[in-house]
This record gives sequence, C-alpha cells and structure tokens, in this order.
Amino acid sequence: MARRRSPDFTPVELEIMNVLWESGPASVQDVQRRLESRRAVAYTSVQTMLNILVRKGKATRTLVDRSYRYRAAVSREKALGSSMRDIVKRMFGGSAEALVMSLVETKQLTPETLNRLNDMVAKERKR
Amino acid sequence: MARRRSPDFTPVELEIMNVLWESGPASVQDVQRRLESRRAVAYTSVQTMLNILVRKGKATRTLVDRSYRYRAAVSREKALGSSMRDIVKRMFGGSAEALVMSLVETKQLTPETLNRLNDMVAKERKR
DNA sequence: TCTTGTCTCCGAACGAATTAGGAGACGAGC
DNA sequence: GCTCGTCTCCTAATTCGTTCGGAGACAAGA
Repeated sequence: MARRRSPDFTPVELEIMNVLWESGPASVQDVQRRLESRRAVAYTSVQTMLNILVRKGKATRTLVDRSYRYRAAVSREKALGSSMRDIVKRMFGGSAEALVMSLVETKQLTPETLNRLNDMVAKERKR
Repeated sequence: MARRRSPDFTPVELEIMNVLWESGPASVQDVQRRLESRRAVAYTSVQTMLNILVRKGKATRTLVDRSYRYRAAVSREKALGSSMRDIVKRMFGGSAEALVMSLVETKQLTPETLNRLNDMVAKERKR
C-alpha cells in the first residue's frame, strides 16, 4: 500500500506557484527563466510541473499565439492559509499560539517584531 | 532524475515523533497503540518507520528484555524550529513576520491571542 | 524547400515515502 | 518437546514527486 497524497503544495509546486503569484500570467519559458536564477531546471520539467498544477486545479492556462500562458487559480493568501492550517495541526496539535512561541524560542521572530505586529493588528482592528 | 530528500520530517515520521516526544521511551507496540487510536496501522509498518527514524538519526533504540525501546534523539523544540525555518523560507520568503500575519488574516490566530503572546514574551524578556 | 527554433504531448526513469507480509528466533506454558 | 505469541529483519509493492528525453507540429528565415 502507499501513502495518501498531501492536500497542499509540494516543495517544487510551491516554488512554481510563487513565480505565478509574483509574475502573473507566464509562459513556460518565463517560469523557467525565473527559476533558473536559483537553480538549473529543464524546460520540460517546468512544463510538467505546470501541467500537474493545472490538473490539480491550482493553476489555469490559456492558449495565446502558439503557446500557453499559465496563471495561479488560487490566491496566495488562501493557499498559504490552508497550508499553514495543515502545518499547525500536524506540528503543533492545532495551536497557532504554540507555533508563534516556537518561532520566538528559536529566534526566528524577535520580541520587538512580535510587539510591532501586535500594535499593527490592534490598530487595524479598531477600524 | 528524482527529487532531493527533504531535510526534515515527512508526515508519518512527524506523527511517530510526536508519540515519542510525548511518551518517552516506547516499544513498537506502545507506538502502535498510540497511533491506533487515530487510524489503523500494522505493527510492521510502525516498526519500519521507527527503524527509518533510527537510520536517519532522529531516534535511538536500546534492547530491553527481548524488544527494543525507541526514544527521540532530537528535541521537539529543535526539530520544530528547524522545520519551521524551512517553511518560513519556502513559503514566506524568510519572513516569520509574514507568516504570523498570514495566521491572523486566515483567522487561525486572533488579535487577542497575539496580544496575550506579546505580553507573555515581553514579561519573560524583562528577566 | 530545408533547416532551425519553439512548443506541446507522452511517458520513461528513479528515488523517496508508506504500508505490509513472511521467515526465523526465542521464551512461556502445556 | 511442541505450540503460541511476540519480536526482529528483510524485502515486496505501490503511489507520489520530480526530472527529462523524444516525437511531432508549425512558423520564420536562408
């Protein structure tokens, strides 16, 4: 028997979604160029991943001229929110609070920044 | 070609590590029983995963009587911290701040809780 | 027309993740 | 001694994630 597939994004899928979120509609070439600045990856590999994303409903594509333009079908906010929900559940027993504390304890989030965030949210909330 | 293996925990590995972190030294049976309350899983499957964790250095085992007792070799804090570091980098471009904002925006973390966390951290910091 | 450059589609290849079965060892109880 | 239950080790099977190569289509330029 084998594993059940994860509901959210795999590492490479996420990498590509980030390009789509940042660049808007992009051709395979566009995406490849953006990725290439970080690491080498074949044109067809990018294409395969893009098509998988389309098959999974995470992206759409439209034929323009002779090639496709791909664009994200889910918003970055929704996608990240749902991924985080999964992570919070799996790693912190559903407690987002525990997650934030973990960030502070491992020095990924300073008390100052936390304080600034708190102010920002509180202000936003007054409106 | 294939994918590079992830540095952190896979879903099932994490599930088992959680048992080890919570229960301390445990036999295969112990772990199986703890998992079984959530889902059915064969004795040998648990054993395989435990041995993989040992091979990866994430757990150790010692022979007691006629069976092995497994225990976590890395602390929960360290493991979660390192996993979160990876996630922050991959999903939020390295900004833990953006992650927290995402939690608030998707209503996984309320402003009240954030405020409480902030107070707690600030108090802790004074000492 | 022939060559070249892009694209798309199809599917091979291979590792990693996950699940589990079978064989063998060994002590306890009949 | 024989059977049973429990454990360990080894290996198969299956799916997913990821990376590409090859074939075919088609337009533009020599």
